[in-house]
Amino acid sequence: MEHDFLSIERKHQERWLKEKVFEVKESSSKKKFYVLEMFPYPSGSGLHMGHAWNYTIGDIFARFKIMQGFNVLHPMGYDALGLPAENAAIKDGIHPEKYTQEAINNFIRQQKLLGLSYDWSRLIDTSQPEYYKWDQWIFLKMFERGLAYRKKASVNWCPSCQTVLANEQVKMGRCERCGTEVEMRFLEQWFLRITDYAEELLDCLDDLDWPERTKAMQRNWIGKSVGVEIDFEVNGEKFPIFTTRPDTIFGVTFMVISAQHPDLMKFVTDKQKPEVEKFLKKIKSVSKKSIKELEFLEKEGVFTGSYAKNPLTGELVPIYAGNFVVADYGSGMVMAVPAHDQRDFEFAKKYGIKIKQVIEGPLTEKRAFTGRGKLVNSGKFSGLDSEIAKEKIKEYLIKKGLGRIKVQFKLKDWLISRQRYWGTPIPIVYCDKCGIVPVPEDELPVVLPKNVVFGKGNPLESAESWINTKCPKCGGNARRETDTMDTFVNSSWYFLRYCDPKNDKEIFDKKKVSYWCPIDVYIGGAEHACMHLIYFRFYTKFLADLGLINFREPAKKLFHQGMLHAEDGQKMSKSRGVVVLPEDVSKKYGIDTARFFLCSLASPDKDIQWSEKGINGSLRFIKRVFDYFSKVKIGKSSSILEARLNQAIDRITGYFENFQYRKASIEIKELFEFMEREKKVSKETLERFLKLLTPICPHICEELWERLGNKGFISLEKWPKADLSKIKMKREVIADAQKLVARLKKDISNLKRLLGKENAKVYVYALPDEAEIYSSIEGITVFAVNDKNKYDPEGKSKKVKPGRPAIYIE
RNA sequence: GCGGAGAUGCCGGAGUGGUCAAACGGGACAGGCUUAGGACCUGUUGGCUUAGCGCCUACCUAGGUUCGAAUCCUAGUCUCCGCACCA
Repeated sequence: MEHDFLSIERKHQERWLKEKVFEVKESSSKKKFYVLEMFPYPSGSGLHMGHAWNYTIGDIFARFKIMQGFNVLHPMGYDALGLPAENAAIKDGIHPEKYTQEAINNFIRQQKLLGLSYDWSRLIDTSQPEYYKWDQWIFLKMFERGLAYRKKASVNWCPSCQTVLANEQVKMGRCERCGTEVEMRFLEQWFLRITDYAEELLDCLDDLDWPERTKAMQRNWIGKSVGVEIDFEVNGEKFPIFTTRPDTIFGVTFMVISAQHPDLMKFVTDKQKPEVEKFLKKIKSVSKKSIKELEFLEKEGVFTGSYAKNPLTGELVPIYAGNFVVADYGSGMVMAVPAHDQRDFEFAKKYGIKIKQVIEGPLTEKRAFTGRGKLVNSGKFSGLDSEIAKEKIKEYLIKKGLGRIKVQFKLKDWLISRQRYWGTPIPIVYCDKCGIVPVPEDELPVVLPKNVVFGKGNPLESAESWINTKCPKCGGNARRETDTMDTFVNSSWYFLRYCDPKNDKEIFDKKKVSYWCPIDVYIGGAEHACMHLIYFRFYTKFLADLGLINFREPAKKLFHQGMLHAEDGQKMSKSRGVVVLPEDVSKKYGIDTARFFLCSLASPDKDIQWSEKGINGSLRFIKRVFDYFSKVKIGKSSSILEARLNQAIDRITGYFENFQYRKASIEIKELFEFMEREKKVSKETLERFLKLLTPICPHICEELWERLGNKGFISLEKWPKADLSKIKMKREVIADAQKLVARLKKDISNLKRLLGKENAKVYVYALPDEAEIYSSIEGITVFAVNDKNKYDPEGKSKKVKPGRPAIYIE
């Protein structure tokens, strides 16, 4: 074969590995740069071209940074614990460990064939006790500080995955992983107190160089509202109600408590009990499946029989149980102001409850008035603007001891218990005498037992000899916690472990982490916005509070890659048979060709489509480059080529810096075509061209670099620097001149007007190329001068500035 | 409802005040090579024009700023994405 890209690839991949080209150490002389792609879950089906593309995006960036002279940390690892391995165990009888190890080995093999610039000596496998030991260690640290706690709460249960889920893992009432509708269960579970960090998680977002939509999603998820908690009296007891609209308090005509509220029955009178129970039954039977997107359930409710006393008016208003109030937000009960809240309005209309307007504004038959306006029917607050009234009423309530300022978040504590096997064991034992006892640090790790029964509930419950243990406190009989941790725990701090992956004395060496971290560029899918990307910020802040690290945000810059779709536009999927395998691509076109092709399709943050036809265009180009190098005549590069080259260097550098790989590929192509047309090209020019191409096509560039007679690795060569003095872009000259023309036209008419001489003669002195342009303006006489200093040879113009022609009028 | 991103030629997709009738791909059309197909190469691909460094119409719509707008401002229309009855 004329172009044997495959053996070229193998040759240089082996050289890179053998010479440990991408293995790095802390260095005091070089500036560090940490590029990280989100580590994958090693699935049994291996990598397809879409995965390969994800890693390539990071690889190109890492290679660019290496060449720029940074000490680049670019590691890879596997998020190896998780449900699919366990499901495979149930389905095919393979132990999750075996499944996982095979999958990992396959991933490593595939990734090595892609020639990715990883430091393989730092590989991480989260299913190893050497790794998850430190998950357990962090858990104990949180437990010590009260940040890991056990609580009975209503939780999301996925009947298909047979486990509880975190709030973040439920989308539209369905399991994020399998799409099964989740059920509510009341269980005792382990939580991490992420809400302690809610305020900081929100505030720090502003300074992060992250995509705006991701930051917006997190803000939305954290959901901060500042309002007032007002005490309403029910049966002589105070009950706090959260509201952001204290200005509408005079318009409260009823209250609604969530139908899911744990204390609902406290409010239900004997007389109303049958009615309420009937209602609860009814809403339970309504399946969430019937909810169409963008459409809510009709607001429904039932009278509880109790009344609440409005602290300002003293009025008694009925309390309803309702299906539209969220049980675990605020206090689970709301003050209903039908005139000024659409939900309350609909409810009041349905049940014929009084609607009392307290803010002037257009209240219609269909819609409540939720805007700003003047208060009416509000006692001594009447007449105030609602925004002012908000403050005044708040102050009044606080002064009277009837309320307080309250900051409310939507974010909930992170439920980490999972009733599954293939996860990090929670290092806790239950002792009859001592209760909940943490496993002492020196007994870590709590290793997962191997012999368990799959397919019948939580497999760990079948490991009797593992469960039965001694209490570390009293030595008596105790039982181990059988829940494991959510796998998002493993990925919340892995980036730190890469800095010191083999440390068995401590979680990591502080010095090493402070050298490499935080991550400079983090690359991964946007779907993690409210899961991994919040959790790992939380962990970072916690570890900073422990004094282990000296930064509070894990990743300075975040980049979301787009998805590579199959040729038919669908997601690549093995079951549908539309998967493109990197091995095949490598054989058919060469991996560099594929990299170049994918770069040239669209910006890497956009979704793209594989195309067998399209890649041929790139193959043509790569072959042309290859052939060109064997027949090019070496000589002195022309100055115009020099200019073009420097311009390309300048642009391409900026493009890589900003992930604009597409533009880089186009610029490279154009530079190449320019070179092709030249009679002779210097070796230096050829080398500089190759360097520009190296991040995208590392294998063939290594090869051509070698063929030019060079030793060593082009991958480690210094990135070319643009000599800006050699660039004189035509565009700038023309644009500048055009600007001057415009100014001139104005100046002339201004001058004429000033002098009141419509027929005055105008003379202009300008540099020759400018003069040519000015001569198109009517009514002036242009003199070309060769020297900027001689712009005003006769001293007739009063304003002479460099770059500006001299004008005078007669 | 709240929040985010967008709208460019047949399609993908650049361009964010003056090299702009708009880069680069793909597709289509025409031609070359070839017995033919494929591959490869060349040209065309808004309209007018024999041709043009000529004119007209153009970057969602309507206005505006400017000597000059795809690019800036104002209003509107539409599309996509995320959250979801959060009081």
